[in-house]
Formats: sequence, C-alpha cells, structure tokens
Amino acid sequence: MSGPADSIEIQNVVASTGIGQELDLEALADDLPGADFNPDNFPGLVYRTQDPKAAALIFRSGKIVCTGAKSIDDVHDALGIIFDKLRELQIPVDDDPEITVQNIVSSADLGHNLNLNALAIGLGLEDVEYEPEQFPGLVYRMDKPKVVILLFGSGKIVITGGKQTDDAATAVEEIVERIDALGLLG
Amino acid sequence: RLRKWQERIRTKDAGERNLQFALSEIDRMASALGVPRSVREVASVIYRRALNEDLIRGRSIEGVATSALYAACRQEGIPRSLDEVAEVSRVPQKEIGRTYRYISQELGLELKPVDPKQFVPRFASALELSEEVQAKATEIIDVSAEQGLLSGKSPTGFAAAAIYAASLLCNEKKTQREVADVAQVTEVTIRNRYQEQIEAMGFR
DNA sequence: ACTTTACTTTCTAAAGC
DNA sequence: GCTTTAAAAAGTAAAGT
Repeated sequence: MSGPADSIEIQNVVASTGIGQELDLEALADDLPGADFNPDNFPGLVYRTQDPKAAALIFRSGKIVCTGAKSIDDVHDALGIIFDKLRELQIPVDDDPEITVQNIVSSADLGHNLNLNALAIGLGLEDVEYEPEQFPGLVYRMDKPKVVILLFGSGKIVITGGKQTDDAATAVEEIVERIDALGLLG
Repeated sequence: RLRKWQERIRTKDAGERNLQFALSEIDRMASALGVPRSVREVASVIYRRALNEDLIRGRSIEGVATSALYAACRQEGIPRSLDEVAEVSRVPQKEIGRTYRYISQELGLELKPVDPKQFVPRFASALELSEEVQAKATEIIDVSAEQGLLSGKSPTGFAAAAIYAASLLCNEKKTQREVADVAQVTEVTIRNRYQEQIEAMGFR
C-alpha cells in the first residue's frame, strides 16, 4: 500500500542551540579552516560540515543555528562535530547543549496531477495564495498542524514550517482528505 | 494646547497631502497603462480602504498605490501583468507583488487567479490580429486549460502561445518574437506552451 | 537548440541595523 | 523590514556552447 505518506522525504532541518559561552568570532574565523565571516554583511560566522552535510551559523553570543541537514540525527551529528571542534580550540562548551528543532522542510508526491485553479477556489481563496505569474506553486496555510504547503500541478508538494517529525505526515493526510472531498484528486 | 493643535493640523495636512499624492500617482500610472476611468476609481477605493485599515504602515505609499491599481485591473477583468505595472511605477516588481499579496489578504479581496483569456483582446489588437484569431486563441486556451495544462503556468505566456498558434491556424502569422514582445515573455516560453497546446488541440 | 546557472515562493532561528 | 544559511517544488529567463 504505497500512498502519498510513503513518499514523504525530509529535505532540510533547521535547529538552534547554544554553547553557553561568548565567542570571539574574529579569532574563531582564523582558527577554523573553511569558516566564512563577513561581519559587515551578517553577524554570524558560517561553518560547513561535510559528513553529514550541513551549515552552521555561529554567533558572538555562543548561539548556533544549524541548517541543511537531512534528518534530526544529522543535526545532532553535525552540531556534535562543531562542539568538538570548538573544544579542540580550548573553548568551553556546555556538556549537553539543548538542541531545538525550529523547522522541517519535507517533499512528497500526491500521485495525481492537480488543477491549481480549481484548488484555489475549492480550498478557499482566503487561505490560498496562487499567483502563477510570480511562482508556479499554490501556497496553502494549514492550521492543524501549523504548516505551509506548496502544491504544484504535477502533484508534488512541499511541507514547511513544521517542528515535529510527524507534522508532514499529518499535513499530507489532511490535505489529501481536503482535496479528495473537493473531488479534485485524480 | 496650541502646540498640540498645530501638530494635529500638521499631521492632518501631511495625511491629506499623502492621499492626494497616492491618488495622483494612481491616475498617472492608469493613464500610462491605458486603463479606463472606472478602474482608477476602483483602485482609489482599494487604496482608501488600505489607508483606513492602517495597512500602509511599514510600506511605501507608492507601493500600496501601485498594488491597488494592479488589484483593480484584475478585479475589473482587464488585468495588467506585474511587468507592465512595474514599467510605469517607480516601485520594483518584487515589492509590487509582495504588497499586492499583503493588501489582497488583509482586505479580503479574494481575487481569482488571472484568466489568460483576459489578455487576448489587448495583445491581439496590438498585433493587429482579426476577431477570428482572437476567437481561435480563446478556444485554444479553453481546451488546453481544461486538460490541466494551465496549472502553474504564467497567464501571459499561456495567452501569448495561444495567440501565436491561432495566428498560424488562421493564416495571419505573427513571429514568436512579435508575440513575445507585446506579451513581455520570451520566445522560449511561447515555444514551450505552444507545443503543449497544439498537442492538446489534437493537431500535430 | 541545447545545457547550465540562477532567480521566483514557503519556513525558521540567530544579532543588529 | 533587511542582511545569511539550507532545501524541495516548477516556471521563467539569460548566458554560453
């Protein structure tokens, strides 16, 4: 039984954490090979890990944003690598910094083409943004779970804004139900 | 007392001047776009509503005025593309689109997606094409939209391709470049939409 | 005409203007 | 509001071969 729920793939996880220690980013930029730091453009230092592939924004306050990871485990692994690197540089890092998942971006396939014009009216113009002159996807804001879904003519969708692992699955279940109720699911 | 009173007059005057500026800008842009007076009036109403609902805070007067005009054109069924509106505005296209989405949402305009057919009369007459070509282009749009080809596609590109196809079918051929110029899309887009539409019509 | 690169949209945290 | 980072979707566009 392969349905839309089985096609869900996490594409990006954004998380935040902090080492509980102020940082000298100028010095860190010199000591961390591959670090990008342009304080004129952005206050954060950018550091990328290769395995798992992720990008971290490190701030003077010691707070860190990790993005680009493909799973929550990868977020922990990537941040673990960064914590170790900082410790190697004699920077005190909290023992087990709390890591908060802020956003999960997933993709899925409904398995049928969608008539976005009909869907815009059916789902309710007040909850929908569909401006094909600007972007080919229909933007649907869902309250429960609180996520934003981008729907495309191909039936492929993107779910973003979720913080729980199962938000995407719940959202897919819900959107399929609503589209089906409108008789717009192939 | 007197100071507070003068301040009130000053803000009232400033607000009045801003409103007059916005309305004159709507008028200027509407003229440049060649839209009828009724559309300018609808745009003015939308702008005043945005003003009353305090939607202008944090946004430029010109941006809201331009978006109000863009929305009014759509509401009156004679849409202009964001490209066309941006050409007569001093506000960048990206900001017009963003502001339009915001005021549209806040005022509950609930405008339906732009119908490509609404561009046909204007584009076709700019190309001096006959009523027959216009009717054919309209038919092509209806048939291909019915088959689900419209989802996600730009309305101007969709209309341009249908007009190009219709001009060929009616022996009043216009080049892809000529159609692309009036619709402000690229030849590549016309080519891509044209192929799909011809197939949907059962030609080929 | 073909490919490659890049920009449009959504989300989210971070510090500061 | 902006700045930066990542990722997917599909359309559009421009540059280079």
